[in-house]
Amino acid sequence: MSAAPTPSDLELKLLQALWRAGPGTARELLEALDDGKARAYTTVLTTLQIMERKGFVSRTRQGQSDRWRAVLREKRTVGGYWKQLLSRVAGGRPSVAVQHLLDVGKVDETELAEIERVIREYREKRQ
Amino acid sequence: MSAAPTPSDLELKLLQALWRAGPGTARELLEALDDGKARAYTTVLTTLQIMERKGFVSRTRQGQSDRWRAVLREKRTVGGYWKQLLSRVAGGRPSVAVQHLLDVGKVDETELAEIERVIREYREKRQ
DNA sequence: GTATTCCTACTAATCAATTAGTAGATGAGC
DNA sequence: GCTCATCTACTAATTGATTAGTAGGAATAC
Repeated sequence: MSAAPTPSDLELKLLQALWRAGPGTARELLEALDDGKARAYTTVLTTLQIMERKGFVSRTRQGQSDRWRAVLREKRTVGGYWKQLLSRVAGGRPSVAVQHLLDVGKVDETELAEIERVIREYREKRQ
Repeated sequence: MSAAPTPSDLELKLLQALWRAGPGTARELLEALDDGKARAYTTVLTTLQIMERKGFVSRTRQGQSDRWRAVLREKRTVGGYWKQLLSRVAGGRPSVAVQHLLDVGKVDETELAEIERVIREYREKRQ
């Protein structure tokens, strides 16, 4: 099994918009980008075309414009980033990663309890 | 406070070598790169010079060659990557990040227990 | 039906990262 | 001193990501 692709910044944003709202046109995607950065319509379109070459998205003609849809699955793609960072800076050890995650910012009790719940659930499901 | 820089791939590898073994020459760093990729001596040297411009490393003359030393601190730098990924794909929520971390590979009981320990310790220290 | 609008394809500029070659200085061996 | 090895500075090619302009076709407005 080959490693999950780790799309670039803008590519990820476009994929996230597609995962969230489903297939959409280039114009809809441009409007869905809410990072406060102004971009030309053609910037999005060109990026989508490049992503198509990479097999990240596909399109079907719908009326006068193309409707784009994610080919990459969210879980696997997102997992690829975590896997990459795990191996790069945590020696592949999730516990080291968690330590880092706690180090980078305040984590409230609700989040802590939720993490513990996630752990317990994983442990049970694994049996 | 400005965001922690997130050095590129090769830059991170060089920094990690410096963090691990302390200051070193370009040649030592080239030899320390153990990712199985062949690189020319000048590739490492040029990269170090670029990193110097960015303020990531500094150097002092030692005999006939320069001895390079990390300026970036490990904890802060590594934290920058986790922070970035947290906000990109976990909505800034550590518990979501942990769920992802568990999803990407088998995690044994030792690691699970260690994660729980890390959580408890964080909770106590925070009081 | 003509002007306007919107879409795609194509082209290309810019920037960062990575790569490495070449020239010239410096030091070591003998 | 001369030669060889090593080091730095400088230059530059390549690649990927991002950006957007322009041309031309298709649909819409009226």
